[in-house]
Formats: sequence, C-alpha cells, structure tokens
Amino acid sequence: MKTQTATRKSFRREGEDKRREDLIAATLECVAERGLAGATVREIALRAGVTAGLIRYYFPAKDDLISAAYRAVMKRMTVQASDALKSAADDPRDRLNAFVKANLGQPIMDPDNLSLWAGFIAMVHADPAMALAHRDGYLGFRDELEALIRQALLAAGKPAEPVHTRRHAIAVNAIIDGLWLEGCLAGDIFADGELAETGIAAIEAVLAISLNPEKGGAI
Amino acid sequence: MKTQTATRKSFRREGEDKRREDLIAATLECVAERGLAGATVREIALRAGVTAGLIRYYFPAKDDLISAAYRAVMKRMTVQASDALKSAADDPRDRLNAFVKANLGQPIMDPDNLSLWAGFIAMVHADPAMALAHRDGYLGFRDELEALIRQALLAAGKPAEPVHTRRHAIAVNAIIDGLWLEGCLAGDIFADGELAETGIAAIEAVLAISLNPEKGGAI
DNA sequence: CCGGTATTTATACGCTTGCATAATTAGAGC
DNA sequence: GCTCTAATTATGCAAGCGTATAAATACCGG
Repeated sequence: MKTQTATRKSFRREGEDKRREDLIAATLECVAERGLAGATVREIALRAGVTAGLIRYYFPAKDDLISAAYRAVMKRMTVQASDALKSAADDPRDRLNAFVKANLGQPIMDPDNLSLWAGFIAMVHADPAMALAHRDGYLGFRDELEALIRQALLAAGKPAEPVHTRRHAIAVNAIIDGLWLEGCLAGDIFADGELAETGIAAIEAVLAISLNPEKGGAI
Repeated sequence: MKTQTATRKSFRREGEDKRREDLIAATLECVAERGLAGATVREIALRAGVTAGLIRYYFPAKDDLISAAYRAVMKRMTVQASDALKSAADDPRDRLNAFVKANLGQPIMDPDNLSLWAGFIAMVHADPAMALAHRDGYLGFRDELEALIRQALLAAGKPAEPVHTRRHAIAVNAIIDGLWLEGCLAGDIFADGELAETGIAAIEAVLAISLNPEKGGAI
C-alpha cells in the first residue's frame, strides 16, 4: 500500500459496469427526491460516494447520464411487471390480470416512480433523444399488452382480430396509466388494492370478458 | 414627455393584473418549449418584454411565479373542457360525451400542455404547495366528472348510487388521463379523433350505457 | 518487485442563476 | 404645470452549475 498525500482521499477502483450502475442509481435517487433540478453532478457524485470528475469519465456529458437514468427506470418498471407474469397461472386471463395488478400495485405504483417519470417526460417535447426513448417504450409496452389481450380474448372464446386488439390495447394502456397516475399522486385517499380492482373491472368491461377464468368466458 | 437618460429604455406602465398575466403567459411559453429548467427569470422577462427585476416586483420569489403558472394552465384546461358543455345538447349523455371529447381533442390534448403538466407534476412529491394544488385540481375534476356520470346513468334509466358513481368516476378519469397522455406523447401515430372514439367506447363499456341518446338507454 | 496506465481525486474556469438594490421615470392627482 | 410615488430599468452580488484538466495512485501484468 503506497503512502497517500496528506490531503487526497483514499479510494478503491470499481469496474465500469458497477460504476455506471451506481451513478445511475444515485441519479434516480436525486431525481425522485428533488426533481431533475436537484440532480446536480455534485449531488449525484456525493450520493454515489465519488467526486464530480468521475461522472465525466463514465458519461461524456450530464445529459448522457440523465438519459441512461431514464432508460433504467423504465426498464425497471417493465421488468417488475413482466416478473408478475412469471408467477401467474397459465391461463391468459390470469396472466393479464396479474400484469394489470402488478402495474397498479407496489413497487411500480409509487410516488418516487411518478416523480422520475414526470421529470423525464417533461423533456420529451424538447429533446428528440428522450422522445425516441419514450416512443420505443410506449410501443413496446403496448405490444406486450396487446399480446396478453389477444390471448385472453381467445381463451375466453372471443374473436381477436388485430384491428380490435390494437384498439383494446390503446384503451387498456390508458386505464393502466391513468390509474397509475391517480395512485401515485393521490394514493393516500384510496383503499389498499382499490385501484387494481377498479382497473380490472374497467378492463373486463372494455374487453367484455372476465379476467378470472373460474368465472367463465365472457361477462 | 420627460427626456430620457441616454441609456435607459423607454417604457410604459401596465396594470398589475395585466403584468401578472403577461408574466404567467411568458412562463408557460418557456416551460412548454424548454421545460422548467429553461424558464429562467431572464428568459421569462425577455419573453414578457420586461427586465428581470420586474418579476420580483410582482412575484416575491420565482417559485411564486411558477406556482401561479401551474394554476393558470390547469385552470385553462378546466375551462376549455367546461366550455364544451355549454354547446352540448341537453341530454346528460351528450354532455358527458362532449366533455370526454373536449378533453381528448385540441386544444387540451396538446404536447405543450403535456410538457407543462409533467414539469409541474414532477414537483408534487417534493413540494407540499404543488401537492396541495394538484390534489385540489384532481378532486375538483373528479367531482365534476362524477356528477356528469350520475346524470348520464339516470338519463339511461340506470341506478346511480354514490359508491358506484365514485368508482366509475375514478375509472373514467383514468381513461381520459391515460388517453390524453397517449395523444400528447404519440399523437402523430393516431388518426384524427381516434382517441376520442376509443375513449367514448371504453367509457360506454365501463358505464354500460351509450353516450349517444338516439341509440337508447343501456348498451 | 517494478513499470505503466487507467481510474480517481482535487481544483479551477467561465458562465448562469435567483435575488438585491439603486436610479430613473411614467403618470395620477392636485 | 408640479409633486409624489409606484413601476420599471439597469446593474451587481454571491452562489452554484457543468465542464476541463492536472496530479495522484490503485492495481494489473510482466
């Protein structure tokens, strides 16, 4: 171990992936608590336990870090929703049910996630890179949803033509997003699970099927 | 007319209300184009055709101006939706139909409005004043919606008990908000009026009535 | 153990920010 | 026309921002 200069802090090196992850995680914490304006490079660096210059080593500009953070939080929510499918029963109606409930419950429906999402979304209009990232995410989510809807309709013995499933996917996506907003922004005035139930009921009405296979095919 | 000093710009005085409105309007333009970060006092002042010191004369701190701007944009959207009711036919189903279509069409469903809304919403978690403003707006909107829903249900000869209308209002609010998001964020991939139609169809399914009185009461 | 280099700290730069304050002047009232 | 004052311009301040860069050093490989 070499002797250090009197004033320089000792440090350990980390791998590039870990460093990036840590910086992104620190960014998300800052944004969640204080919005994008609160996520200064100094604050992020402090959170990550490094100094500000290190950020620039791993991300050429702050915008690159912000962009990476956005993609990370979107991916996190997507993975959390998909994970719910892994433990869902095999019937497609159960799967759609589980997917909706995952999106309308913890940890996805959370005020921190709302702050993160809104902070980034506000930049979509002005920033083409953010706009592209959002578009990709939206279409990916909707396609996944459309596939789940198609399978649920077929399992209930109902027709599932693409023009209809597309329209259903748009509507169901809206129900999920809208209730997610309500839950994140005003979660304290709803009973536990209330919004998930409300979402399931609305989606059952829109699709005209039950998302509980024991109840039979169509409503 | 007094002679001016050589270096000082000539000016005209305006009334307090006009000045506040102009400053708020300038703020909204800045936020819509560049997000909250782009709405510096210098930029806002430039937009409003005044100098930065004047902002402080009318608003004690920048936060006060931001808060006023948020309330103004929310009020604008509320008024635009209510205006649609004024020209709707008298049947409550027509009224709910008109309300939904107003919220899912221009000028409410607009990328500028989304940028404004998201920029402000991102601060709800961290700022109690913003949180309170949002809560007031949400409950006001939902109450208005619930009243429209109740009247539409009654006009269709269906029961309208408060526990059900509350739940319907939450779901319909979600549909409107969710589709509004889709339309603001990805409006270019939808046909004209497509989202309004999707919204009407979804809401008709949730309420199990038609929002077109000529088609009769229940679906 | 030593050398080399990639990683990290520390510091500085130029610019921007919200706020403070003094000076000027438009315009209302007499 | 004159006086007064509220409204407005102009300017400055201190702090903070993202970025730049030099120096130090952890640690890998030979």
